[in-house]
Amino acid sequence: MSKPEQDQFSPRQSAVLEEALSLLVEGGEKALTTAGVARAANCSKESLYKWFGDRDGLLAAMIAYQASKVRTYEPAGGKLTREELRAHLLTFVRDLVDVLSGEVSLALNRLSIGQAGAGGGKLGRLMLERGRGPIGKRAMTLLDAGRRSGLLDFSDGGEAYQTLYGLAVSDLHVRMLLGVSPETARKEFGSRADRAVDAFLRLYGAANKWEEPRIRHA
Amino acid sequence: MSKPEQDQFSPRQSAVLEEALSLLVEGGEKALTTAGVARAANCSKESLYKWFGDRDGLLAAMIAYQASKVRTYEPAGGKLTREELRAHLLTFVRDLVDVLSGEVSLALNRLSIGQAGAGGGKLGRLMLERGRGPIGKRAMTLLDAGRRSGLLDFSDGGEAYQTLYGLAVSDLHVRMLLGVSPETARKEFGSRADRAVDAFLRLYGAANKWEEPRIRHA
DNA sequence: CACGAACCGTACCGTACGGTACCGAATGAG
DNA sequence: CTCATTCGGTACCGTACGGTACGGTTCGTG
Repeated sequence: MSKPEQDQFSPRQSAVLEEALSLLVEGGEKALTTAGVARAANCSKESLYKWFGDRDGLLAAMIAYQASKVRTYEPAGGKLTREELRAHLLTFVRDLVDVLSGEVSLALNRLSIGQAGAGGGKLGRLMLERGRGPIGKRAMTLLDAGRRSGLLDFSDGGEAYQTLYGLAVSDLHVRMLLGVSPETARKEFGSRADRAVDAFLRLYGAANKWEEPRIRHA
Repeated sequence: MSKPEQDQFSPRQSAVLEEALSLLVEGGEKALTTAGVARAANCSKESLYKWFGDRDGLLAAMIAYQASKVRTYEPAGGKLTREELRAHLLTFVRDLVDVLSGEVSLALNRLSIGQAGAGGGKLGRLMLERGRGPIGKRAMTLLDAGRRSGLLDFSDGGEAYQTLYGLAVSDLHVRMLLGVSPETARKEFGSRADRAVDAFLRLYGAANKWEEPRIRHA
């Protein structure tokens, strides 16, 4: 392989990264000092620098490590019934919400966003391709399956996905990033998952499959 | 007044805050040092501490100052026609997008989010109530006007607003915060404003006013 | 047992930043 | 003219953190 560098982290390194993540979750970026990580993980700073190069390398490794944990999980490839599609959409939305409201995800996003303004932006790009990529891909395959089954009607899959995402998440992600308590947010989310799927199907459901035909006004 | 503290900043202080903002926009939080602000604004650090207390006070003042610039702009209170409502919704969405994609807004959100993880979270709360509050209020009055005019049908205004927001913004705000180039984002936004308003009216337009009745499925 | 590699713990260094103190210049009042 | 207040410029201090070097220990290998 041309890039075997991050195929996997050694068990020891994974443990260190895990400790670094939990340190980041409680205390934010300012609490994530190299000395603190070394102390919490019972390793030496020298090893940290040997393994990850420098502090930014450690941060990048944390993101890569966390991203490596997401299960990509391909939904069945066959035809879907209406109820199956609806159920799959609902679980997708719920999973999405669970991920976004997770403490580790929030902390990592805060970290990447916090230093995105500077010249770097390296972490932000990592976050975008490693984090958003897979989950978006999973949604796209689901939407495609719905279309192939004649249940959904859209021309641009990305557009449909964006709509679903917006309906499901709205501004809650940013609000959580700004500090809204996760319980408040999660409660708000819970009541919205059903409405989001419902609205999405009203917007993109194939005619005569979900309701009477809709007329696109000029 | 019980809180005349931030009724206004003196012209000198406003100039300093302006300079601090532009310093934050280029270079991120790490570039926003007290010495840097003092140098850029041709004032002394001592004056900074006299006016704003400490560094956090300066950051909070920057947010308050920027928030004080938003025009709240009340839309007419009379009956609305369909076209007027549609136009108002469209301009609202466009304004919202302009605000969110503005460099200053992005930098300030990055700043607040970046230090939201730590114990503080003070800036995040400030951002939420000073930034999101007014714009949401404006949308709510517009939606209420639409309902009073018999053009919109919803029971929970907040829910409707969240839907509109999600349709308009989706995940683009977070992606911009993570570093997606503003031009890319703005282009994506432009094509979505119309679709968002369209979809919103399909979802919340009063029956027989925009299209044939919709059936809410179980 | 002997040797070497990996690694932990710690001590150390340079720097950069938040915050404070001091001094001189300008401005306005009497 | 003189005094007082305000503010800019600079020098200074303490601290905290990133990064490096070194001694001691464990563990695997021949």
